[in-house]
Parts: sequence; C-alpha cells; structure tokens
Amino acid sequence: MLHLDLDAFFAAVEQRDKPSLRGKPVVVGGTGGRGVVATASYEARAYGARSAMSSGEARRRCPPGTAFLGGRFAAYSLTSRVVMDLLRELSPLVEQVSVDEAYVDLAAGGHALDVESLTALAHDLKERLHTATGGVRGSVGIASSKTLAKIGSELDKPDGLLVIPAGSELDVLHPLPVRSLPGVGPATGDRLSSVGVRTVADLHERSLTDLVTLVGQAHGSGLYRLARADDDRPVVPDREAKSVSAERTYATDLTDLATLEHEIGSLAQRVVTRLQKDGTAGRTVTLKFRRYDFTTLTRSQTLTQPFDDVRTVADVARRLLAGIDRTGGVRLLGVGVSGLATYVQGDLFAEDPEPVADLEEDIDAVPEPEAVRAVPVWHPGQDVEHAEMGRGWVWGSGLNRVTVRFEGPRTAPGPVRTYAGDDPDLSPADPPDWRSDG
DNA sequence: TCTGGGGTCCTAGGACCC
DNA sequence: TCTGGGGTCCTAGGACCC
Repeated sequence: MLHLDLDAFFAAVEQRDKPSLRGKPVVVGGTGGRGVVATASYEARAYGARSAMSSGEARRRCPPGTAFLGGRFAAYSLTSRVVMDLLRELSPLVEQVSVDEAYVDLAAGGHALDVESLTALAHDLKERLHTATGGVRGSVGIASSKTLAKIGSELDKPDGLLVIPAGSELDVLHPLPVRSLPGVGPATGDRLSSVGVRTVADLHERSLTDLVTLVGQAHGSGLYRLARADDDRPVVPDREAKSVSAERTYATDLTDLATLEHEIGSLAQRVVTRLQKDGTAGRTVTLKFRRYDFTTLTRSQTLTQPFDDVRTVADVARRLLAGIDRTGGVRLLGVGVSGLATYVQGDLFAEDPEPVADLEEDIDAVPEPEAVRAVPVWHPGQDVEHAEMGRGWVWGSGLNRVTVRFEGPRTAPGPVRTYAGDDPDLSPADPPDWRSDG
C-alpha cells in the first residue's frame, strides 16, 4: 500500500501561483470574523500557526507580512486532479480520501514489492508530481497496510519518503505515541492516557476486553488490532457518498425567524444542486443548529420516499427549526440530506418522466396518491385468502423496487403504512403480494 | 476577532416486527 | 398470564478526519 499526502497543500498551491509568497508564511482559511486556519505553510507553522486554529490566533502568532488568504478551491481541486491522475497510472486501485490524500494498492498495479524497487517508485512519483503540479510536494509512505502506509507518510513529512519493510511493522509502531494512530483523537487519547497507555507498545499489552470496556466495541477492537499491525482494509476506489450537506457560520448571530428560514432555503438549494448533479436522492433531512454559546444540536426526519427537490428539503428543515428553542441567537445553520440512493433514469417509467413521486404531502404523512392501482388490502383478523381488494397505491422508485402504500386499518385504524421491497423478478406493473407480510 | 465546512463511523435508546 | 430473543429502522449526539 502506498499513501500520499500533499504537503501544506492549499498554501503550496498559493505559493506556486504567486511567486512573491514563496519562502514566506502563508495562511489559508477564513479571513472573516469567525474564520479558522485550513492550511498553514511550513514557514507559518514555524511561528505556531496550525490547522483548525482560529484566524485571530494565527494573526497574533505570525509576523507582519504573513499572507492571509481566503482560499481558491477551484485551483486546489484542479491541482488535485493532476495528482490523482498520476496515481492512477500506478494502479487501477486508487482511493482518494480527500483533495490532498490518497491510497494506492501497488500490488494490484503489478509492481515489484522489494524495498529497493518501492523506494525508486516513490522517488519517481514524488518527482513527477512536483513537475506535473508546478511545484507542489508530497510525502509518501509505503507499507503492508493502509494504516502503516499512512503512518509512514506522516512520520517523514514534509517531502517525505518512508518504506516500512514487511516484518518491521511492530518495530516502527510500538515506540509511537497512541495519539499518532489514525482514529485516536483528543478524547480517546485522554481515555487511554488515564489508564497509563501512552505508546502503541502500552496499547499492545492491554487485553481486548480492557480496550473494549474503555472505548467501546468497534474502536476497542480496532485499536487492539492496530497495535498488532493487523489491518487488511482494502483500497476502495469510487466510494459512494452517503450524505450531502451545507452549513454556514454567520458573522453575527442570527435571531430573526424570517432570516433563518431564508438561510435554510439557500442551504437547501446548495445541497439539492449537488444532489441533482450526482443523480442521487435522499430520504432523510437533517438540520444542524449551533447556538450563540456553541452548543450544537441536530434534528432529522426521514421520509418514506427519496427526494431531490429544494421544496422538500427546505420545508422539512424549516419544520425541524420550528421545534428548536432559538433564544440567544444562532451562530450556525446546516442542512444535510442522507439515506442516499442513486436512481436510474428513464428505464421502467418511459411514459412517466418523474419516477419519484412528489412528496410535499409526505411531509405531513397524509399523502395524496399519485398513481392509484387496486392492490390487496389486509384487515386485522381476516384470513389472507379472503382479503378484499381495496385501494392502495404503488409508486415505483427504481429498477426492481416497488413500494406499496396501504391505507386504512392494519392492526388498528390508523396511519398510512408503506412497504417496500427489492426483488429481481419484480416489476412495477406486477406488484408483489404484500399480504404475506401481514 | 475563540472555536470552518465537508464528511464518515459508532453508540444508545426507542419503536416496531416476527 | 407473563414476558423472549432475534432483528431493523430511526433519531441524537459524539469522536474523528482532512
């Protein structure tokens, strides 16, 4: 596995494009009142500027003449693409983790895996990357697993190159502080430290049950394995997004309801634009809400059908807002959509250009049927064999998936119920017999 | 000038189902 | 009459990453 991490990436692109900034401290990040540092050049780091630090703090630390820039994300993403294309020449298995970070499965690329060949390969990659990007540098780690490769690139940056030979993983790992393991942040670090675990060697001495008790099932067993360099996670190219969101911190806290609702509209628009561009739709809307005192809460609602329209997202988010106490003012609002599913366009619904039903009514859980079709309805106590034909409706939402909506009593007179199922033999024209579902 | 914005994964409780 | 054990889905919050 190879891990590549571009050095002080945003700042490096700025220094590439503006020669006057080369060799000087550069800080990229929010320049407004409530900004935070995204990237500090190594020159700025010498003065103590760090990622995630408030811009004000960075200004206090850096000398006059430091460049504070807002960021040009189009330029970063263009440069990133150049690098990722280079990586894809090495192997078909490339997993991009972020704009400035990726894993490459070198074995799948058919490369010789001895230390000398790998070192030469990494050296060559670093040079080509530098040339192709016009001056950006990166750190490379190569090891038998993703975690070790990432640790390798981290250990030798900037402009690093570290190959960890197979068999020497534990020698590299054990002296390291646990905090340097990916996934061990401030909270986990403190918990481990409270029981005397500071290095990976300390971690290695703890039993699986100890660690699970300390930090939970998933994290505990993950750490247990990590301490043993036991990591077989594959490189996964083309990960599908699971959620899309947009949020904004306001220069001054918002209090006016009409303003808040207007802001929700523009956030919803940003989310939906990306949703539609990706040809995807979601079922859950989440509203994120940060008060003047930085306390943060989220409220979410899941609808029965996937949606990708602004109206639905904005309406649901506004309803969620209505249930939150806004006294004191709002610092940040966010709108997100999750439960994403890509839908296939124009297949089984050639005559119906809108495969996804209009969901306005769904928000109130009192839907009007779009397409009505007679379907069997089951009543409590009724033998399935003798179920009457009642009115329900079917809405297809994609290939081989049929959702049937039942109206009327099930176990008791009550709300509308929805059933959905996947079946390769299913077609919307031929709904399944949902009576067997009870 | 206190604390961005975009994500992922996990946990825990409750509702509900078989 | 008293009360199970497996499971899924939803919601809210938290840790973590870049």
